[in-house]
Amino acid sequence: MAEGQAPAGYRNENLLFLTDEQLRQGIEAMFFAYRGFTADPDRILADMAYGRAHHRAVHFINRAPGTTVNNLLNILGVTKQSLNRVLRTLIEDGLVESRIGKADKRERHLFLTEEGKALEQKLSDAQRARMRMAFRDAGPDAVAGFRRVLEAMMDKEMRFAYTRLKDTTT
Amino acid sequence: MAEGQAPAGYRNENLLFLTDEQLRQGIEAMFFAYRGFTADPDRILADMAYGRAHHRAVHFINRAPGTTVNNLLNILGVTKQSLNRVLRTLIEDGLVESRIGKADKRERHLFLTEEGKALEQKLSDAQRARMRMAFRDAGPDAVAGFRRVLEAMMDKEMRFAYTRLKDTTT
DNA sequence: CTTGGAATGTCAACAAGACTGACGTATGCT
DNA sequence: AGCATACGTCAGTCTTGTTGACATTCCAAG
Repeated sequence: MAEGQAPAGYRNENLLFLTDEQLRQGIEAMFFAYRGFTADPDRILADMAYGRAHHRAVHFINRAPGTTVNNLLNILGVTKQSLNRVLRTLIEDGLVESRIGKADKRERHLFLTEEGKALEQKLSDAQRARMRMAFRDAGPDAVAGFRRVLEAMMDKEMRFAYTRLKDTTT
Repeated sequence: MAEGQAPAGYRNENLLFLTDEQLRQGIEAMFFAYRGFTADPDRILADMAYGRAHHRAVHFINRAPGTTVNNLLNILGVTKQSLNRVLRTLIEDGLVESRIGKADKRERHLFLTEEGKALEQKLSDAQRARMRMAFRDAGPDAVAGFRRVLEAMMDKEMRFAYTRLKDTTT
């Protein structure tokens, strides 16, 4: 399908010709890499009664302590029912604390307990280790490119959420 | 946690210092980008009775026509039972054809029918469109870096499968 | 040649985690 | 007072992953 019409990776002034083949390789790279990306935390979680959904919740609560349920919902892109199931078990197990908002009492602000922080550390240590290796292997210029492509691949709202998170740190 | 110990992105000779913060940004970029990556095909599939698993199967059957079930299993990284359910519906619906192996009659060789090819086209057109935009936005150097980091992030066996696929194409 | 083990694939049952829809409660705002 | 918002929950469904059990086929050792 659509074979050899454009020269592979040909670059003419500012225009970049991308063959279906190059794009497909990008797609497959994304697929295989994502598997590696989630593999280590998944292994840890499998031993406990938790799954990837718990990891995501814990990650973003750690990232933005005091965030509201609604906030988390938007970041994670799931329904409140789905998030609630996960959140409930985390609260029951004492990993997450839910505090009623001071200004707006309808809101619940979410925090990790010490135990929750410990799990987050364990999970993100594993994930960061892989990311660190990949970054080192590929080198700083590749890392910059990696990030640029990923940002361009996000939906607009997600790019917004991403940059907002990125900037609220430090 | 581990704040501001190393200067951000500091680079000293060949050694690259990576802060937890930089790594976490990479992790989040990966998370948000993957959502975008799957969003378009998912939207198409939602209208039909199919899901992401069907997309993956169709993609790799198209990529390597005549592949066996076992082969596909290894690439997709799921159990044979899980793949079988998906495959069965695809075969029933006439999108995939399963031919008993000539040399080894235990094996089933998988092919897309015309209808199957049509669906694959539709799905990958959508996914390629996003990838093309991202690649164009980011530029060729960024694309090279993107691929290098992703490859470094894969599990070893997946990197092997990836490069083998990559090379079997013209 | 037969027999037993390994490989391949199918069927059945179950669990996690997503979804929709409906509803209840507390709170905030006009 | 009345409507909107934020959150929680119950019930039911769907996709997609899992194990376990089983049938078929191949191959190699006796």
